[in-house]
Amino acid sequence: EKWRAVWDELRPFDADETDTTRERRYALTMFPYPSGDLHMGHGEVFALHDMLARYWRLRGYNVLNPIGWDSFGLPAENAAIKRNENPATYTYDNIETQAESIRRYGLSFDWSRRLHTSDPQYYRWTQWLFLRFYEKGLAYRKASYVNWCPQDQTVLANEQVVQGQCERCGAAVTKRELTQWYFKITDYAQRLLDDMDDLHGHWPERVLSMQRNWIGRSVGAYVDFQIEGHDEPVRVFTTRADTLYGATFFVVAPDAKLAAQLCAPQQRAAFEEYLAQTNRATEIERQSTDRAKTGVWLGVDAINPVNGEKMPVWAADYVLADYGTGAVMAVPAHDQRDLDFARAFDLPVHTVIETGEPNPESSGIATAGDGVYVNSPLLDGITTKTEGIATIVDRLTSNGGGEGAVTYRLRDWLLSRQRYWGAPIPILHCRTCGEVAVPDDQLPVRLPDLRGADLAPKGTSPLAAATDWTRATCPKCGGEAQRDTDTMDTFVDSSWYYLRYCSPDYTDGPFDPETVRKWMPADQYVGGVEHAILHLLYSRFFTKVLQDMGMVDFGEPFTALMNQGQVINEGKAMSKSLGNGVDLGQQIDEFGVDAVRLTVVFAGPPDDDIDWADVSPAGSLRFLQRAWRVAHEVCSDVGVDPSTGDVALRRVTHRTIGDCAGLLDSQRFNVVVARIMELVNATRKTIDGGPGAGDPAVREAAETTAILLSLTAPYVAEDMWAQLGHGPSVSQQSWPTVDESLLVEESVVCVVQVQGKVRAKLDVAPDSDDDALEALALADDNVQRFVDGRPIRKIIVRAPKLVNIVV
RNA sequence: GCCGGGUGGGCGGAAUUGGCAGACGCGAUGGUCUCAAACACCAUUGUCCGAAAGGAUGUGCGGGUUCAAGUCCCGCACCCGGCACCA
Repeated sequence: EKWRAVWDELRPFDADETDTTRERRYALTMFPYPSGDLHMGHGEVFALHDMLARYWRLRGYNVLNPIGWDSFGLPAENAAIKRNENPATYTYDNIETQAESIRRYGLSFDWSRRLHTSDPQYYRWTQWLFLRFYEKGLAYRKASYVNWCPQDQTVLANEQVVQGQCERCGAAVTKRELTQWYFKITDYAQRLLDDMDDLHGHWPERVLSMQRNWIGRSVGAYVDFQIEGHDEPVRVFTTRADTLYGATFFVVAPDAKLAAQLCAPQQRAAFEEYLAQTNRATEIERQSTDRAKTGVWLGVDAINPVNGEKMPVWAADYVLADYGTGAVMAVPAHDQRDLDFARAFDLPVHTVIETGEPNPESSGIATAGDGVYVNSPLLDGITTKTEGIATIVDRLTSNGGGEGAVTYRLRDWLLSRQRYWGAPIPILHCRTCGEVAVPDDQLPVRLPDLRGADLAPKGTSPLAAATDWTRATCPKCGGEAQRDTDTMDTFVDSSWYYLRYCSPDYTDGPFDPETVRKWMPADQYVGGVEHAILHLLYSRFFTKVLQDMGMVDFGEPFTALMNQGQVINEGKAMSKSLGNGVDLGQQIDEFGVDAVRLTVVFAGPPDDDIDWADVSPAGSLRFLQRAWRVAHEVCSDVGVDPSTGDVALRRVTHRTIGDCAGLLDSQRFNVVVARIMELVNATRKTIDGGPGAGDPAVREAAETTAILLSLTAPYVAEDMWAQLGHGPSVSQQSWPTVDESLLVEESVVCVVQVQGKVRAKLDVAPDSDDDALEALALADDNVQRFVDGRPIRKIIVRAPKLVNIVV
């Protein structure tokens, strides 16, 4: 405990804003959400992150390693309703608890930059950024279908829908049309995709793959269809324009505006009923892929542009309103979904590609591969999809019936929440002027003080109930206006916090461009893979928008990303219902901070899950005690010349230093710990087995151990450092210098193989030449035994490590 | 279905460019200490044969390249993760 006071006094971990000589590094870890105290997951991510930050500091970098809290959000609101208080009470109490735990955990954060997204001086700038997006047309309001919980009477964010159910009450979620705020992230879909090239090799492949899937780029074509009785053609998106001759019907999403427009009067009633049925359908039902096809005929026909055939127009919920154009041409022979639908409603199936597989109409299996086009006059003689598609698209483009197109699965970011505990959207609704932005000099739009039952969900935002608060004056006309009562998704807060860390007290903007230029982009971001899509994609989007506004001069916020694994127990995620939870605080009480930190780092590669049943904090503690004892046994004087010490141990020490540097650079922290253990074992042997505790090499090894251990076991490391006669703090030391001459071995083991099997091991000089090794190998008894007089065909020598004799 | 990652002792995991598979640790077994237990320390620990020396075998399965393959190539199986009625 005394070391905490020392660290607070010396502040060895604050970034130096004035220093211009040292290279800068920005070590960033995902800031915690303040629900309760820290858990094992925090224990892991912080231990890994801190190891890197401390390593960089030892290597002489000027390191920025900030901490803050993502302190807006739903749990605080729920707790406040239950306890009849304001969410701020719960939030800031938890932050204090977590801050205390983080200090106890010995993490090397720069506390002077601490921020909370729920502070008005922070969310003022979240609102300011929203307004800049709004000015650029990147924040807009539209009506659309959103997740709706019929039980709680509230809108749910996608992330609050768990397997089609409301995460709070478990009710089946349905869709409802509402007017909501969106960020136009779809404008950036292609750039978000393209710029991933720069992240390749620095971000986990898994995350890049998830983002790629989520963005969901699809290359195809738009094709225009004339519909009977309608002047305007209707456009569909398809990736298989080459199958156009096989299109036999036409399908629109029932919840797309288009469906209602196309519907003929005599089918109106049937359609209305089907639409109602679709909207009642829950997410679980709609998402199930093996569900029977449903739909209703709209009473009109579309005309196939290439062969003039009539295609009946249907509404069916297997077509999605918000992807492509909300309408498709159905080619049952070559698309499984269309075939399922055709078979359910007895619609014609026209095969236009002979692939050699069974006829789809009779087999029920659509064919999707290459083949010979039939009944497709424009595609005669073509045998590949690629060529077929190109030919049709060319044709459509030249006669104005369509064009090549790219669509994305990515949707615009629905950012408004009908919630209290978030940043209010700084917009006014004026009776005469309409939507009006709150002027910058009136920011922040502060939250009114609501508590308890005022916050309970009632279908609209709790802010709407605060009538004094909603009443405002229109800055344009001076008339009466209403405040927008929605708050922003907390992912908006966390999309720019890493920029604020560079200048947390800046008052002229969200961040000081000068400091951002110095520190950003972050060199290493560490956090959970659960944020692979939302947070990381949103942050990348924000950065690109700010780049376009000229506020930052880079397009990617995080140069490198590391995802730590999960901490699980007995093969399963920890949960209250399983009763298999492991409490971080209890583990620390039992084994100490250092042993717990060492355990999570040593357990395996950072991105692997840690099963707490498989690891041994007791073993870690044992090792730390062994290391500590070594320091206590050292009896040579401080500053003694190590070059007079035992050479064998010195070799181990210097090889360890060299290897650990490389291992830390490639973030192989578990191997670093293994190497430190080997060093301690070697030191122990030197003390017990000859040279003794007074040997200068033992002191050198012990001091090296203390410095290396400071990366992950700061308390023991400080103890050892003090015991070895040095003043605090070991964390202010620099990385030990490797004596290269000690890395040269005086003898190496040469493996001798006969037919690729090891038959002898020889101690040889490292500079032995091929001929000498060959002669030595052949002279070996065991080698001779296995050669057994047979003629030698070939001898491969890789001096000085290997000889292989082929007979 | 598409995309990404994986498969190695009883367990977690090490193995530059292809060159001694199993570093380091956990657990287990035996021993020292103790009246005893726990702790600590020492030794052994992939499997099979052997008293031992030593030998055989071994990195999911089947092939291939090579003097030499956990590593490279082809095919397959299984596991984990993501997306998914996305046209």
